[in-house]
Amino acid sequence: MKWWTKLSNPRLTDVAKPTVNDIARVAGVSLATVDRVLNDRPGVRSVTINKVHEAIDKLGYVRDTAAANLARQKTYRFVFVLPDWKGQFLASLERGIAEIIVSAPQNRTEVRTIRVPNHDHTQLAATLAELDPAQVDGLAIMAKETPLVRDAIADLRKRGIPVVSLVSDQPNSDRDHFVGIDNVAAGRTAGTLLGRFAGGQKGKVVVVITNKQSRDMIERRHGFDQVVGANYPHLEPLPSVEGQEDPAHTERVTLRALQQNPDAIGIYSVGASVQGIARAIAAARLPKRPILIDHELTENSAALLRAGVVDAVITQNTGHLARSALRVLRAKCDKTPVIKSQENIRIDIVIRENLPSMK
Amino acid sequence: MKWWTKLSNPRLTDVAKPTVNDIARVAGVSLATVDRVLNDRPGVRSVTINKVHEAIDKLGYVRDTAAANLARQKTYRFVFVLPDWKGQFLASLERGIAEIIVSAPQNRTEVRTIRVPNHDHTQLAATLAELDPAQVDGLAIMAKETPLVRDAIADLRKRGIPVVSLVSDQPNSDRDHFVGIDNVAAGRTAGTLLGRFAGGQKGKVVVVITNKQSRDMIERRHGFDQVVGANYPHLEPLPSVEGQEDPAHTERVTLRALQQNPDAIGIYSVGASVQGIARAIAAARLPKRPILIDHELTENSAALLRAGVVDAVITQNTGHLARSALRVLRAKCDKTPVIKSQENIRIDIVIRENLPSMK
DNA sequence: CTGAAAGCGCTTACAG
DNA sequence: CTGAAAGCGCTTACAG
Repeated sequence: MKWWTKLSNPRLTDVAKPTVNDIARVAGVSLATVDRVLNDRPGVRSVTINKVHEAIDKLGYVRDTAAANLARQKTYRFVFVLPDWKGQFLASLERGIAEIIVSAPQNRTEVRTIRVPNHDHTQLAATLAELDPAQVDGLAIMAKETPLVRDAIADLRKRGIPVVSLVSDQPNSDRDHFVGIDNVAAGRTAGTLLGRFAGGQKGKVVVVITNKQSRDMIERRHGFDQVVGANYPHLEPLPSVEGQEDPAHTERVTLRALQQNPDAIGIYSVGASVQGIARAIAAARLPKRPILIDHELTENSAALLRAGVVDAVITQNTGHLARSALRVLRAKCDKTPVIKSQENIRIDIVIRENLPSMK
Repeated sequence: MKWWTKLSNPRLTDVAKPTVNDIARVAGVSLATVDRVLNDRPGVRSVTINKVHEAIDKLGYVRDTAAANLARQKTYRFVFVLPDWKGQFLASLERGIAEIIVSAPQNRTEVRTIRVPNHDHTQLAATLAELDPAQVDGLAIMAKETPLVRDAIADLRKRGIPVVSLVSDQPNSDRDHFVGIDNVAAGRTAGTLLGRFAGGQKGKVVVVITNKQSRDMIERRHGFDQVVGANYPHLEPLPSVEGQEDPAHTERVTLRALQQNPDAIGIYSVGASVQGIARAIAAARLPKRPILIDHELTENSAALLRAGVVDAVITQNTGHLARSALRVLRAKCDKTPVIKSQENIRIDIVIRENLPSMK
């Protein structure tokens, strides 16, 4: 059956590919009834349902979603809720979302982004409560895990709106899916790179964290400690210092930590401002450049990677995050299965040599 | 304009979104003429063309590709031509292709894979010559770069079939696009990891290559030498030994190299059978485990990563390769632009800690 | 509970 | 060179 050559029977494979019309004919019912069965709509006798299902099985029907959406004049409307920090990671994520917005009209999809103060659980919950099932077909949310948010998500699901958590999981809510990386593994990856790059040196490691409550931060730190404790016992990770979401504050706390530990051989930035850390390193005038491992590839971290200040960045592709969220949300709407392997977000390791050439 | 709340004007944003009918009305022509202009079909006076274009601009029309394909009853038919080696990388690539085949019917796409003996340029060229533009809408090809293949590609393009090169580029042909990584950068990445993991040790590095002619091999070795020469002068990469595409032969040549250089501190596997290399390491009974950097993540290399025999794998995601080839081919058919950032295949670094959990 | 007919946004013969 | 009409595979009021 080589349809690609001139000699073979032209368009041989085109035969069949059954449509709703074929089902209607075989089942001996009308198009409308086929549609009702196909879409689980009420008001069909079970005998009739069975007849239709038999025809479907017999013909091996697969529905043409594009045609269905066209007829339905369906546009998917998704809302992305993000925290309102100003950091470059979020900017990058927004760019990823902007890209899907650009290609969205092609797919009959509208996407809106809402930024909500991350510390204000009440406002966040209120925003979610405002979402109208008649207007919104799905929600992607990046937020700290709090009881209020958990309940708001449950409520949305009850109203029939699919929800995916983004970047930071809401494992105790009944969100449909988590789009993001395994942060424990990400921390282990950071620990291993730091351990290997240290090449047998003994010493302390300064750990800078955004805040100690955020789930992804906790998981990363945990993974880091696991692997360092097990494989690099000559390294001594210090208690985390908190940089908040503020470069200047991050610089201050990091500088203080470096001054208290001038023999530190490395710094693990669990999610803090890498700019602040770089400035602290410069200000500390250490005898030897410390190894620096950071999370999330941004313009800043890329520049510092190029400059040789940062040694490696553990990251996740924001474009993938956005597209994956979109695909999963669409799948949930269509009630089609998600392809697991495609939605598995990878933990990327970036060093100077494999920096992506373009943004 | 918050359409997501109950309070706002329902479906406010739905207004407009102009269609061909609107264009026809505004331009004062028929649907058929609009269609002709939209698709650059011949037989329209330039005055008319202008009228239509003005209407398009005025209305801000964007075409609905899904509806167009439905009407056109268009199914894309793409052929993937791959070498007939038995290796796991190709198996993985085929799995990536299989995945797009599964989801293909949804997108009115048919994909066929042809395996051609890689050494047989003549048969390869003959296979390409057999491709009928009436039957095939696009070609993705992974093959060594030879004049015969180059000409065959040019010929296909002349017959109007878009061509993308896959994994190994055909830079001197006029293929539409290359789907794959920058292999010089991949080699630099391997060199840097080996250099850093060596942690200041002096010593020789055994380099095992599939064959010395293949373009990707040459580029990787080149990048490796660049970075080691510049940044790790205490390392001494040895001349490449050729493993062919054969594990047993790879084992023999690697073992010989290790016996001749028992003080080698590392091995760079540029694209050879990592199984063969692992067996050679075991057989050589070295005083100290050498650092081993390999390319392409497969079941074998993943197992060796877990076992601590391989230290890092430089790889490219075969799922991305397949999907990217598909998207680019479809874009070429539709004459729509490719989104560069989305089609940029990343150089992935995999260590034990960030191994993907599932295949 | 079921069906006939119109329509989604586009394309395609067929006339003229 | 241009247009009227039918059709792609599905869904949606509207009748009955």
